[in-house]
Amino acid sequence: MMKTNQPTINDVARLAGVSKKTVSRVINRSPLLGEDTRRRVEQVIADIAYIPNPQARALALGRNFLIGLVHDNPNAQTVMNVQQGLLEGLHGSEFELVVRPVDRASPTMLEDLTHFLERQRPFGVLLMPPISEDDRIAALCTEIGCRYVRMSSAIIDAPERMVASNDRDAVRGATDYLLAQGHRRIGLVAGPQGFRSAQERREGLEQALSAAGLTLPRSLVADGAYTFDSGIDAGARLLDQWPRPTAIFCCNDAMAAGVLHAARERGLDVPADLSIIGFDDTPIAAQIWPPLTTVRWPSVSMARAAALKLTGAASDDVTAEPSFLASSLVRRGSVAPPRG
Amino acid sequence: MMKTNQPTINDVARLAGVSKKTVSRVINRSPLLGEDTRRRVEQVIADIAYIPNPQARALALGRNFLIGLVHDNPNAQTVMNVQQGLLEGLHGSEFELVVRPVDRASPTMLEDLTHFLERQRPFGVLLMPPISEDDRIAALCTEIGCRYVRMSSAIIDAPERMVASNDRDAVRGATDYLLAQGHRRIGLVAGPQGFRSAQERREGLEQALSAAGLTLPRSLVADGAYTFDSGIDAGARLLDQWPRPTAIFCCNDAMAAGVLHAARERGLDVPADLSIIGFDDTPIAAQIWPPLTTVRWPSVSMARAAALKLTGAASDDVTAEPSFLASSLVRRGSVAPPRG
DNA sequence: TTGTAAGCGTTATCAC
DNA sequence: GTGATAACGCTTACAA
Repeated sequence: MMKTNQPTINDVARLAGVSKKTVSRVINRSPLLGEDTRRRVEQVIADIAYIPNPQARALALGRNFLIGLVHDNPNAQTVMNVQQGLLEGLHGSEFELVVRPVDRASPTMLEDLTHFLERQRPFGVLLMPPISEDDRIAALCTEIGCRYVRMSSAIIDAPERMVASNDRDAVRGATDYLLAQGHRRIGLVAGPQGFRSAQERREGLEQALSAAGLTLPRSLVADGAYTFDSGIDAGARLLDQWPRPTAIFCCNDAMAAGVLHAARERGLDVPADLSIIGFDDTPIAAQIWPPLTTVRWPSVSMARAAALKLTGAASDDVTAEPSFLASSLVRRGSVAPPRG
Repeated sequence: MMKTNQPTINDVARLAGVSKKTVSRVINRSPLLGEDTRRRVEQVIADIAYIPNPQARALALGRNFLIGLVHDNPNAQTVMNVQQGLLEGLHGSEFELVVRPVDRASPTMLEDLTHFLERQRPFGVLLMPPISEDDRIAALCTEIGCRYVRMSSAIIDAPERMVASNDRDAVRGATDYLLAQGHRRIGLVAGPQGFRSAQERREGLEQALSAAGLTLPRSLVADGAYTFDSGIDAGARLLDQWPRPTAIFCCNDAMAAGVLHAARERGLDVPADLSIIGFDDTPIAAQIWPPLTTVRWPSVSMARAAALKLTGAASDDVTAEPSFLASSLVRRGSVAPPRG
């Protein structure tokens, strides 16, 4: 903010021939106000293009209008989606979005975050997975007195502090789709230990298999790290055995792209020799060959819901709900019935 | 910011037995201060964990500590890189990053931006391409009195308001690489009209060809829109002619992925039948098959440099420079000598 | 329905 | 060197 000669509330008051407080009432839409007074003040505001100073408001109110996005997410598109959803939910309000990436691996992560929360004292923060699953961070927010909402693949906090997706159900549906195509040897590229999303997605697969009278043998599970490279490795492990799986569910798209890569290296045709399903519906899913069937994570709508909860713009009954949003299957070219 | 009982400057002053102003001097590292007074005050600050209130500071100083990132960039990874670079440049300072995506296509875009700048009055903003190339936006910032730095593929403003990359040189280098492999029929998937990056990259190609005594016939140029789909279309146009180009330079990776897709649809082997080079080095470049040779855009370091310029943290001679940062060729698997 | 006075937590001015 | 005192622009008592 450069030093400017912006009109202040005093200018408005003087020109309208009223007191500051009356102007303040107009700004804050106080109901007890004479209709003609209001109109006169509004006219002056429009005339001189008066804009209330957010800093002064923040000081007087003892709170600011900053919503923080705290994330440690390796997937750029997901972060952007969440930003977009947050901004949609914040649109028309006086809140601003400040972003704060943190490094989950850093020993000073909690310290850094504390520093941010204490200095800036944002009105509220949205915690993105995977760090949203770290209870220490939620505890830190509570201790500092900063409201928060956690985004996760399962309900891990009080409803008013949660927006959740139904990853387990979505993966169950995706697995049913594979089963309906005739697949029986279905492999899993799992997500990293400690990620709730990884756990939920795995359980979705296991539940669907179990409901079909099948099991998931250890040999058909390969651990991954949510990265492309780990997908290549996991794909190698699953595909270098006999009999091979005819289909593989991957806990995210990056790993699915890696499995696809591994399949191609082995001369396997996707989907004829191997069907693949990913999770996230990142841009890469539509841009690799064949285009990847995947589960779309409702990142934008989750973030939008979170914004409303954080700012209190949602009605109380909405706020009190956990905001369960549906992940859904996006069918593209990487799935076909198994050969023979 | 919840209503809290944070210690204030008054608490520090009282406990240290000095005036507020003295405490203020300690906080702001005023040089004219007794050594023992300073130490005593600092001790109290540490004891009661006092943190100055940014809102009050902002009000008193008549400026805030917000740096805005204004973008309309379709590429998530690039935006994240820029955010990262900005935050690196801002690290240790008292500045916060607020993000403001805008919709270039919206008729209210300028209005929306005006609203943001006037209400929030950020200390400075970084303008990302492509909207950084819109002179109306730069003019708007000037008019409102908000400092800005533009990121672009060429120098389009005063040095202190620019960080630029050398796209033209980089593409010239990439083209030389293709020429050295023996390619002579080199096609171009151009970027959209009006994008400076598209223009610079095209000129890089043309300059390199020209230096080799070659020209770029109209038939080997296909216009694209920086999207995957437009890359498929452009690839179709270039590949459905005879003789076909043996190599194609694409003005970004998304379009290169589209061309790769189009090549595969026609049964062409990349790189044996067709070499492809992209631009940006987005994650997809490394995750498609074959991995894409591409030019890396120095987004992180450009943004870092921009942060220093915006906050005045850079020394004056650095600030006065245009901050020309180098794009560089990343060699992967999508380029080989032409057949025969 | 409107106005007055007193803050909110910090910095700038100008004495001492 | 240090400290009263008055801003900064707004809101919340509390009156009127």
